[in-house]
Amino acid sequence: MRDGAARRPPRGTVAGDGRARGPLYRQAEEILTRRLAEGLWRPGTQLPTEQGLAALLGMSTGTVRKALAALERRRLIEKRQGIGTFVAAHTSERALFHFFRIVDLDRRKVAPSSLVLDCRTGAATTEEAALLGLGAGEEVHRVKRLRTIGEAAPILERILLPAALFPGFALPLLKPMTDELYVLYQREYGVTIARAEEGLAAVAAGEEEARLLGLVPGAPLLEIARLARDLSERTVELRVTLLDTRAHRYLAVLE
Amino acid sequence: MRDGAARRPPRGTVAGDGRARGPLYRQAEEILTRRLAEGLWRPGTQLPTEQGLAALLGMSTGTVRKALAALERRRLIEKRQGIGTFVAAHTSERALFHFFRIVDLDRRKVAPSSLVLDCRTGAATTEEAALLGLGAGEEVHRVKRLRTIGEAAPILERILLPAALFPGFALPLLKPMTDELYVLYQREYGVTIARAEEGLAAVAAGEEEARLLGLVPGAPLLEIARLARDLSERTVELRVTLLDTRAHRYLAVLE
DNA sequence: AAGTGGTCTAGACCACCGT
DNA sequence: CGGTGGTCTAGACCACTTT
Repeated sequence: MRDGAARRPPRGTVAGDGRARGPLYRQAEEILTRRLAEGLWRPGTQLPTEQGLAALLGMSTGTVRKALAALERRRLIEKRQGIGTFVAAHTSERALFHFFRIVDLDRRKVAPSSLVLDCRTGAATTEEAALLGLGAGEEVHRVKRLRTIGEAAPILERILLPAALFPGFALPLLKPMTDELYVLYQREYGVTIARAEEGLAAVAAGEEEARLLGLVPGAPLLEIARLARDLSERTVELRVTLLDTRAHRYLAVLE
Repeated sequence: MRDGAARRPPRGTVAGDGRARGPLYRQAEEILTRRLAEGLWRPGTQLPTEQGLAALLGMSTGTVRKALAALERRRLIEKRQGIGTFVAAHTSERALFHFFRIVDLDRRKVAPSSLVLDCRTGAATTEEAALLGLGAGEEVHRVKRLRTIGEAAPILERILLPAALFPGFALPLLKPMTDELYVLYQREYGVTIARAEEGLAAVAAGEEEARLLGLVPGAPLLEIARLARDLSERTVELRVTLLDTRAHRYLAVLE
């Protein structure tokens, strides 16, 4: 075949991006990620075709495809054969599938409902501010909710959000909460949760927790402390989940 | 360019494999996985070059590369630029990195040591046999060990193995246990752990557990119930880990 | 210098989807 | 039917490692 490489810049550069480094397909991935993070392409909208992106970025379709495959693995885009490539939008199903790991004793998926107990705004503690990358005393929203699975109410959650990123976040917004929170974050505030880290521990139930979850104080509970990050790797949510593991498990897959 | 497709079989077939289905690169992945599972290529040995595999399988190098990339993501092979492609061998580092998720309170990795308390062989219970895919009453090895991290001994493990797959597995073999168990499984028995599933719960410490872990009976412990599978997706190990979470956490990454 | 995997290209045809 | 992504090929050159 004809030599394509001879007409390329020597290495590590691409049109319009002086600070590019590494393989071309990774540069493409970074450029596209940045555009998604900046919201230039909104969730649910269609991207240019692979041919179009190749022309736009000045590279071959094969290279663009490699970048798109990486973005698809990170669940930032979705390809639909015969139709096109779309910016991934959080749906309740997706949020539950990727960010909800609680199952029943047979390790089958369960679908929770939500009951908001409280929602108020106040100053972050020093530790909270540090975790969220906020200045001292900046405001945060605090949500407390109970989650039910069938007849049981085995999950108690406390959620912390930087108020600056979620203006106007309040109880009325949560009342008709038919969707998952992450769907709400994206639709109402343009915040896309892309990754999360969870630290798990066993704790003894306190007075209030025992009352809400219907067990005796001191009973063992699974505590799940989550840091959730957006497309730009900013920590945008802290969440502590308490799970009564009499009838449920937290499922992790190692591969 | 020249038309390569016209000389290929119409669809879904490849030389020497009548039951092939789906894309060619996936057939290649399956064929290679099968050969690895059968032990035709031993861990640590070098595979044929990409050109060689392409000739062997009757497809282009691009297609072979796609299959190899998938195998590399599954950590079954390792590519080394300028040298070749090798069958992945479990090392202690790999085993700890992929199958050990316990960290300290700052979510930093820790390296555990091991103290075997007991190792004996006996009949499996009905439930154990079902999980391991064994017949009623088949024999299993049972190992109990304490794992230490620095001065602390926060981990108590009970491990169950089908005796048929691990003949001669006994205490003397474990005494000089400098390597991780999964390294031993692979080196001594040709069993490669490829995937695992863990169900987590909070439980109250029993008498013996409390004594071994140095806490009071009834204290909350994190219970991690693991099913480990080999390359052929057979369940080859059951493991229940009890973790004292006063100074450690189980870390999970969601992405 | 020789050989390996890593990157990138160009272009064919297939499978799927909407009109 | 026309357009999209999905698959597959052939081959060039680059970067790395060993001889």
